This record gives sequence, structure tokens and C-alpha cells, in this order.
Amino acid sequence: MSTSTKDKLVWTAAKLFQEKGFDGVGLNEILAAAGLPKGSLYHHFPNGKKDLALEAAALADREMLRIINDAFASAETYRHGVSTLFHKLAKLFELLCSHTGCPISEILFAGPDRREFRTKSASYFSGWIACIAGHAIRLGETEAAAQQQAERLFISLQGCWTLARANEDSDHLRRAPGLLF
Amino acid sequence: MSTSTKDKLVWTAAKLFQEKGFDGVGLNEILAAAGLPKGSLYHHFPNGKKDLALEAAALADREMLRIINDAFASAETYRHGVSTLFHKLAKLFELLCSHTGCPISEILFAGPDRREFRTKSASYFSGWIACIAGHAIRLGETEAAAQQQAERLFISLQGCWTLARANEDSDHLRRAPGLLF
DNA sequence: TCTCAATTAGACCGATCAGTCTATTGCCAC
DNA sequence: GTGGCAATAGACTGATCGGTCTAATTGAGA
Repeated sequence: MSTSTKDKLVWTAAKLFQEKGFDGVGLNEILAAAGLPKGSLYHHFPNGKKDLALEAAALADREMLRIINDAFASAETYRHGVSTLFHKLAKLFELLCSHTGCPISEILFAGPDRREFRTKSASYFSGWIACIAGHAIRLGETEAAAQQQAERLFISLQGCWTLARANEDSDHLRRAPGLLF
Repeated sequence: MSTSTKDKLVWTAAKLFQEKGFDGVGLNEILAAAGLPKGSLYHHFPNGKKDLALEAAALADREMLRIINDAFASAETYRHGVSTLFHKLAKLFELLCSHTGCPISEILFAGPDRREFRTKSASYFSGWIACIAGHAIRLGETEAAAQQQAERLFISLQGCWTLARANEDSDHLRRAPGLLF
């Protein structure tokens, strides 16, 4: 089925890009991993690698928003939500073999049209921060405090993920809430 | 002179790697930017791109330690040192055209020998944290507090740099001290 | 059952990749 | 001067890159 093929392509690409970066993965490698021929790729993505990368980044963005919402959905306080979020991310990090990077950075900080890609990354990131801030407000924070808390959370997330990646140790993510409060 | 050629190669490589990542820069691009032929590269770095990347990372590490030490050398309190450090980094970020990444991550999270490279990045990072912690202790913090403060600082540095890069805005680095205290 | 478009399949292309190899140059010791 | 070595210079190689193109296959509607 058409959707299935396209989806497999995007998921495989997202995984590999996240691991090795946009420039670190070749199309042949992605196609081999997905078990698909080159024709399928250029049928579903006429602009080739660039389109595939943008779709993979969009997928990663949706996944991250889903994880954030999941973490805060069942939380009774903001702090509780933060703690759940980092534990979910630590598990995800382990699942991805403990040495992958932030999907958005890995895909969108490189690429052929650097400025266009980077602009998109900025809007994804601010979407995450807005999403977190929304939960903070819902859980009783003032609007100003929520915005600052959300930015702090995002920054810790990026920083801890970097440290976790370098050390191949998800505990850096699990300890993150302790640094925030 | 020999040293000059080798240095030019490493500096040029460090700059380009930092901008586009290990896999995003070709040797020809580096050589063209440095105005040197391929023979020189393989004379000074028999193992080619890998050696060049390792030297560039080592250079970036030394530079970062120098900046950290500079920032804290003239500081009377830890907080003062942190503030100076982030302002220095913001200036550096602007100097590098406001869209480069952490040199260590960009070079060492990719590359052909991923595990070897990542291990080295972990040791560089912990060197930075140890350096910061040393200054914190010198400026009156207890040993345990210093270690935690240093880790927090490093994490904020990575996170804020990522945000600054996405938005091409060095202010995210300047505002970092406000998030820490 | 036949038709036709959507999709899959993969051979093929020029460009570029990292890396090799053979000259040539510059410089210091003698 | 001249012999010898370090360094510079760049043509060249096979592999792989992203991308194109033409068939073969599939499957839904007539």
C-alpha cells in the first residue's frame, strides 16, 4: 500500500538521520535499510533527499509533541510532568541505542539549504517550548513564569541529551529534573 | 614555514567542520579555503580527514578551555565568572556568523569511527566541566556544589547554543546566566 | 478481461568523495 | 655548487554520492 511504503521510508530516514546526521547518511543506505528501490523514493519525494529530510523532521516534531503531551497529560503538578517527560526521553534515548542526537538538529542544522532548514528548526523548537508552557499554565504557573520555565526545560533537554550522547548514558537525562528545581 | 601550513589547515578545518559538521565538509573545500594542495594535507596528516578532524577538535578544546579560564580569571565571584563566560561565548558565536555549532559535537559526533570519536568528546566535555568546577571551588563553593554547578553550566551552555543557532540570535547565550541563578 | 494510471524496480549518469602517486620546489648541510 | 630531505603541487583513481530514466508490475474501475 502506498502510505505504508512512504511511511517506511520516512521512519527509516528519520532514524538514520538522527543517528548520523543529514550529511552522514546516503540515500542508498536509507533505501537498503527500508528494503525499497530508488524509484519509490523519487516517486513519493520528487525533490529527493531534501523532501525526505523535511518529512523526517516533521515526523520527529510530531513525535516529540506527542511525548510532551503524554508526559504532562497525567501530571498533577508541573514538576511531576517534567520528571515524567525526562524519564520518557531517557527510555527513548536507550531505545535508539544511546548515541543518537536531537532529530531536529541532526537533520535541519545541516542540509543543502542551510538557512531555510534552520528557520524551520527554530519554529519546531519554539513549538515545543510553547507546548510545554501551555502545560505549565494549565498546571497553575503564571504566564511569565511558564514561558521561562519552558525555555529552561528545553535548554536542559538539549544540554542533557548532548551529555548523554557523549557518554552513552541515559542517566544524564534522568538527572535533569534535579538540576531544574 | 611548516608549522604555519599545518596550523592554517587545522584552523580552516575547525572552522568549516564547526559550521557544517564532519560529513558536511569535503577535503577539497577545506583545501580550497586554506589555499593549499592535497599533497600538503596528506604530508602533515597521513591518515587524512580523520587525523585532521581530531586535530581540529583538539584545537577547539584548547580554545574553549582558554575562554573559560579567561572568563573566570578576572572574576571575583562564581556568578560573575559565569556571566563573563556567556558574554564571551555570545561574542564568539557572532564572530562565527551566528550559525555554527559546538565544535566538539559537530566534529566528534559524526566521523568514521563513531565510538572512538564520541569517547573523545566525552573526555573533552568532562574536562570543561572539571575546569569550571575548579574555578567554582577557588571562588568559594564547596566541592559538591561546584561539581553540580559546573554540570548545570555546561548543560545550559549546550542548550542555549542550540537555541541561539536555530534562531541565529546570540541573545540566547547572553540570557543564560539569568536561567542559572 | 482489458485498460490505464500508480507504483515498484533498478540500471545508469555526471559529479564529487577520500585517498594515492609522481613530480617539482625550496632550503639547509656540506 | 650540490646532495638530500621536507614540503608543495596537483593529476589521477575507484567508490559512492544524489538524481534521472525506462521498464516491469500491480491493482482498481470499466
